[in-house]
Amino acid sequence: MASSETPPDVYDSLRPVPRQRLYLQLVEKLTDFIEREGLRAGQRLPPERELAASLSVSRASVSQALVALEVQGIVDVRHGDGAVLLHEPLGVQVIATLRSRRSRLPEIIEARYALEVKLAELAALRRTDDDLARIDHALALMAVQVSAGDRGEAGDEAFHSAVTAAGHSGLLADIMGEIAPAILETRIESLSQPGRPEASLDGHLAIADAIRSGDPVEAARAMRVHLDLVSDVALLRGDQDIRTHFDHQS
Amino acid sequence: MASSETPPDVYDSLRPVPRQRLYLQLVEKLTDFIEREGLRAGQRLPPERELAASLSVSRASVSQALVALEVQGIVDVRHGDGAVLLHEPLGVQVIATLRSRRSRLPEIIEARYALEVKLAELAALRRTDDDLARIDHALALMAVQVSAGDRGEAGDEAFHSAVTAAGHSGLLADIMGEIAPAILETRIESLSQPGRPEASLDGHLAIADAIRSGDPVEAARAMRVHLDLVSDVALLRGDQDIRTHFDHQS
DNA sequence: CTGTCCTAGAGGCTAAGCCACCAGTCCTAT
DNA sequence: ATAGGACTGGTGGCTTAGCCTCTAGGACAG
Repeated sequence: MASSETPPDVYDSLRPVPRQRLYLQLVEKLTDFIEREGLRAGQRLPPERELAASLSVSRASVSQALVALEVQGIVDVRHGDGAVLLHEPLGVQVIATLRSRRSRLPEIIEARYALEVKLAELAALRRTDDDLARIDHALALMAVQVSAGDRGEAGDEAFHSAVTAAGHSGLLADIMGEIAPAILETRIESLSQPGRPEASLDGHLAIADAIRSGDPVEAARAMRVHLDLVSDVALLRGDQDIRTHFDHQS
Repeated sequence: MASSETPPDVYDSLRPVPRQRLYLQLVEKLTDFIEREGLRAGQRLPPERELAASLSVSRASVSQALVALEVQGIVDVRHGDGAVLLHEPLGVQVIATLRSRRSRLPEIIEARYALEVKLAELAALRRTDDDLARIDHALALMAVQVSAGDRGEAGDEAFHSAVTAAGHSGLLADIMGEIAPAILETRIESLSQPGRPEASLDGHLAIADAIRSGDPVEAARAMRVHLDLVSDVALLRGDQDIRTHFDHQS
């Protein structure tokens, strides 16, 4: 296929990103335009046809961009009338939001911080011997997998699930269950990095120790440290969102 | 069909739906489909062409719907690969679960700790001027209500909602939205206690200050303190569960 | 002044087509 | 055998062309 040979453009390797979707570029241009023109809420954007012509893209693409802005609540597109600005988009904010939403991984990490740190606390306070047994079992499982060269995501999942159960909070557990499938994706990605399964296992041990000794503060701290590991991965392949973890427990 | 002929209804100014945009209908059908088929994160939606055919719409419309889903972080559309589900749209099933748990006040408090503390952190890091304006507006609203002898739950709700928005985490916001009805109950109960609205307002001011000055650690601490207020109430009338807050930030 | 009608121009949506990309396969050269 | 490159089928990305529907506002009648 003609693709593999270097295209007309000589050094187009300057394109690190697989090229952003057109509608996202257009969203950016539109928000720029709004700012540049100083448009306020209630004012109208130029007609689609006009935008398409001046940006040299098809109407369909402009329309997609408007859908994106509409979903974000920035404009209201009115049939037969035009696209009315609802809120000023606050500059780079919008496009940053859109970009970070394209991959929700950063948000998933944030949710894990919120939920699992709390669950670790609760687990330290409430774990029964039975809970501890489940946690230990998960640790053993992952240890076996890791020493066998496996990524050990099954053990990883079992561990987090055991901690969640040990927290004895039905509501939090339900919420965790809801985002669990999404977490799985980050899990696999994280554990695919060299040396990561071992590091993750260490983190688990620290968390388990804290839970065993009934120390909620330490359990929360250990969980944060553990999640920092995961978030690094996610941010690696995801887009550069604002760092979600900072100097915890200063 | 005879669709557009507006029926006998005289006061059609009530017309909330000037007929929904096609892509919105498709978004609905797609989320239904996801739920019905029990699709989990990582799985793929049918190809655009197939969807277009089976829904009897053009590919362009399907594409718009996918843009909407992508902007919302539900799906990741990968060129040459397909549309991959990132996380299930929080479904009705969860809502049902939550509803049945409505009276589990201690659990609701725990969930609020988990979510809102993190959201306060994020808000301190990410708040825009617009976010701050919303927060201040909520503060003002509650101040007025309280000084008028009202419990001020509307202002309270507005405040927490503004903080949630300022966190700029769609997923966490979604989860908050899910448990919001349950929270309302605790809110009213808490604010019904003498002197409580004033104390709550003070808490809000502290949180707002931290968010304004961009101090995530302080924002989290202030939020914890504030929630401690609420949890006292809940524990009063609920079962005396283990204290969920302890020596934070040791 | 008031109400009706008309129409320009805006978005909504479709159809058909070509291009770019990904992953698996098969085939070749080492 | 096996590593590496080309092929291929399927998927999304985007365009062009065109017709339909809706809204707002002006012209015109009453």
